[in-house]
Amino acid sequence: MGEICQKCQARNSALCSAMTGDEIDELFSIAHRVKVDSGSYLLHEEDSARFVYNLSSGVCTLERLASDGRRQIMAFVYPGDFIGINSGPAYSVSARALDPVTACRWNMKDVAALYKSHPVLEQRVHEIASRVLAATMDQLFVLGRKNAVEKIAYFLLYIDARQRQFDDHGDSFVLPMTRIDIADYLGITVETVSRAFSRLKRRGLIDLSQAWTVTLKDRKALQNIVDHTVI
Amino acid sequence: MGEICQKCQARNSALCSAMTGDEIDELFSIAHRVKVDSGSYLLHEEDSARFVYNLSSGVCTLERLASDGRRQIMAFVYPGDFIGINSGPAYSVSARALDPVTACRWNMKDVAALYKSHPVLEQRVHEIASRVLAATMDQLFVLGRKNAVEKIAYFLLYIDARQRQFDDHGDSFVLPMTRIDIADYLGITVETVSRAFSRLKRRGLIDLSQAWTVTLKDRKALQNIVDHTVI
DNA sequence: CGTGAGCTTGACTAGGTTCAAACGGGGTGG
DNA sequence: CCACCCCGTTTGAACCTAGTCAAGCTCACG
Repeated sequence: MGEICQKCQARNSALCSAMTGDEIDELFSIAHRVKVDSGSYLLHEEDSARFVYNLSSGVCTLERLASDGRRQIMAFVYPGDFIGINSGPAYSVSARALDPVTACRWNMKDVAALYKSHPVLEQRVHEIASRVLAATMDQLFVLGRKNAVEKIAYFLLYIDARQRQFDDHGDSFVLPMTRIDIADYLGITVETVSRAFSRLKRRGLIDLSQAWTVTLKDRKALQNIVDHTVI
Repeated sequence: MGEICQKCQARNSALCSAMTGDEIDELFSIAHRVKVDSGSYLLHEEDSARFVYNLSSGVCTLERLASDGRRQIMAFVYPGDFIGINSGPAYSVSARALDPVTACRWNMKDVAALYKSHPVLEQRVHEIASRVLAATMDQLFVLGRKNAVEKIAYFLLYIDARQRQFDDHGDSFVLPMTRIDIADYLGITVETVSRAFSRLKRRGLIDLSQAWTVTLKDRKALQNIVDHTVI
């Protein structure tokens, strides 16, 4: 197996883990490696959806921007996640890098061609798609029916779980996104995000040594806020 | 082709339209027909996801209910739409009938078995899944970043488009859902829904002869409300 | 050591929720 | 056949959460 894949943070992703060493090589041989600077776009929502990406390192947002400047972040994309598994001619969401990002890019056609020889591949891609759908529905519930503090509690536990896949930080982790990103993910404003953080801090559920370094001091209480309505 | 399929409202759905007459017969032969009364559940979120449904007639909601009673409707399901294309062991959303509903039910395993002989089928199922994802992301934007009137305008144009598939009502159509359902779909309260309807009525963009009969009097203005922010 | 971007906090405002009452139309029973 | 009731809807008034605007703070960087 090529060394690059061996060391890739996405090696254990839903897709790549489905493949043996030889198969990975085949997959890699038709991949283009791409790099994107922090703040730049991997792809734009209006681009024709010819490529699929698998993030190797860094973090992205999937977001949509309205003509009046209102923005909604649909998801935070971590290594191993896919971008561009889409219906329709265009992507419908843009992917913006929060970090310097590296990714594998495939021509959708080439991947579809591989489906025939490797049916697992197709299965996995669609398992991934339906997991994305489930996560999006979770978020829908949160946006529609939860208040600011509940939204932040949900967000913190979500990010904690995501980042735990890559490093087993104890209870502390570093947020790769700004307060504006968090606000645009949860459908609130920066100020409200900040106030909700402060309330959780005052109540002793979290700690913020720096603005972007979070310590979860009481996971159970946070989980209760998300589940029930103990405001 | 069996007469039932021939007359089915879902005959031209993304799935069934992919099949020739003989193939439809094969699909139908392994289907169970189910009927559900208005207000009853086709399936519950915690059920193990063994079955897939294709709605033949009637309208359903896909919804999630929190322990404290807060509810979020994820989608309105019309004839031809699928229910239960899911990852994970459970459905994760419940399906509730707004009308008397009839549907075709398949064992997920049986459908998966058909994939081998009919690869189109698998493709179609996943096209459908990714279209659902796109619609869910639209809704996410609306919930996160739009105000009450914009939400209602979006909702009306969405329902108008959906129902136009089945009958070419001119500018008038009948809502199959209550105000509460609309509220739980848009993440607002019944009263706010009602007030938003009234504002649109006063501004001459819609008419409500009965509470559930809507006439779109100015589609362009409604579309503007959804796109830009002409509040 | 100064600067600026991002974050926090405060004061005020506005849009949506809550609680309560009135309305309306369909269905039931006298 | 009419009166009544009930459920869903509409409207009103008070309240409250989150948004807006503005100032001050923090910390990384030049």
